[in-house]
Amino acid sequence: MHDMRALREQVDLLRDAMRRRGADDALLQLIDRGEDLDRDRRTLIQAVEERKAARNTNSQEVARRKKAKEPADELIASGRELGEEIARLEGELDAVEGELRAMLLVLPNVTAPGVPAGGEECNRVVREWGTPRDAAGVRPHWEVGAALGIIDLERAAKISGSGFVVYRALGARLVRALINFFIELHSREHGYEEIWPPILVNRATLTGTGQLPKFEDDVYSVTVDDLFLIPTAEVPVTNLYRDEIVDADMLPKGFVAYTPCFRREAGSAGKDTRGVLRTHEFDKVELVRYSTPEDSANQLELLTRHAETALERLGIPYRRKLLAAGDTGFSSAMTYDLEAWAPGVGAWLEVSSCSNCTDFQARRANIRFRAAKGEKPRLVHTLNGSGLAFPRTIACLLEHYQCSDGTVVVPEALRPYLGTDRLS
RNA sequence: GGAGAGGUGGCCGAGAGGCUGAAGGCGGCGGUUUGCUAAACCGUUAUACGGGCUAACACCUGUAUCGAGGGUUCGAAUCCCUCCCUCUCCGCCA
Repeated sequence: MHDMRALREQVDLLRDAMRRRGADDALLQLIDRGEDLDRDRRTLIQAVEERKAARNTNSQEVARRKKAKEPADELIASGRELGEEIARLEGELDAVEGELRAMLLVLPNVTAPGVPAGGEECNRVVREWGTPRDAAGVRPHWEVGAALGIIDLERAAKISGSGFVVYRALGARLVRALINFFIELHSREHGYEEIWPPILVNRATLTGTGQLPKFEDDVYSVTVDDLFLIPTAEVPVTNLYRDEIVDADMLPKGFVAYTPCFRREAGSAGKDTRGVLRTHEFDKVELVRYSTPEDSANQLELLTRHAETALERLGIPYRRKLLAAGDTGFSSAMTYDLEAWAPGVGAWLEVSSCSNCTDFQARRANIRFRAAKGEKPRLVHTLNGSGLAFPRTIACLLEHYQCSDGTVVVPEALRPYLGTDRLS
């Protein structure tokens, strides 16, 4: 969410930012409407407050006269009139503020300088690591997974439907190993505090990180209780300090959490349907950072390096992509995607998405810090990134480390957690 | 799920229609005293949104905020209703 003041002080900047994202006319018109609403809002506030001030002095005078046993009937009558007028004006103000807020809540974040304008085709590869394995003769992970008896998609479909996975035997143990490996890496080596959050969250929490109100169709909801299954641990973890003022000496602060993630994937039917590349439920270890505004650009580099380290330890070749404005997520000002090479699928798979959300989520969630005693609280900057998403990581492992006999070599780093050096 | 008790500033805690943004205490900050520390004493201590003045801050001013939302009233922390949360006991449950 943007500051209301942006509407009157930096409208052109806001419009330009929306254009860079490829926003449609409707969104730009919404901004025009916002300008009017902001003006109306301030006029109404003045009118309301003027009358409230009058009511307050009036009431005080009533109190004084009652004490002095003087008559106050005409003051009580004028107070009643003021009250009616206030109620009427407040009704108008509520309508204006409601519309303004609704408008601000659906406007995406402004992208950072250096983020290319345009859509997906303008994404830029900014870094590469490792040597992608030749695709020749490498079987896709769904075949290997089935052959090894570690991925069972048929039975998952029976239990839940398409887009679900059963991991079994060494596959199940692999998931457990990945949880431990990633969590240990980020907590012990990278200094993140380990968090085990709820995965069922309320409306305010999802609004804080930006999934609501705009993307309600994408999340699973438990309507009887108005709760939602999280699409990513970013949601509960970023909201840890919602409506709080954190200590400045706590910043920068990192949190790492493993959770399952749930996504309806409405609108992506038919995409990535094979294997485990796009499922309704998947596992992920997520990194979240709070930082000062001055430091957040550096913190994004740091966080991205932490995610990359996970891939490097696993020995999976990857590349880092700077996303163009049109491909950058709703809450993000700047995003790097990490794509790992899957020779069996013959594609680069997005295994991590690292974003600097600047003050966009912090304003929605009201997360602030006080730089020094006596200074005004300021909004923190929030960042998040996968470290890493499991299914695609597993796909890459099964394909990258595949041997001609159908077995899969376990990378060194995972062996202590898995207790074996080969999946067979 | 049932019965009860409660939610007040950074924290503890008073207040039970007007003089209460809110006593008192703790903590924090500034100062006096002091060789240093401690103690004592004095002062200060929120946030948001408007308006004025500013290059901007500061400052001045108004309004709001006592879990949330409604209602009663000239006037609500205080009375009424609904909801949320916490605690205790009972039931149920992994």
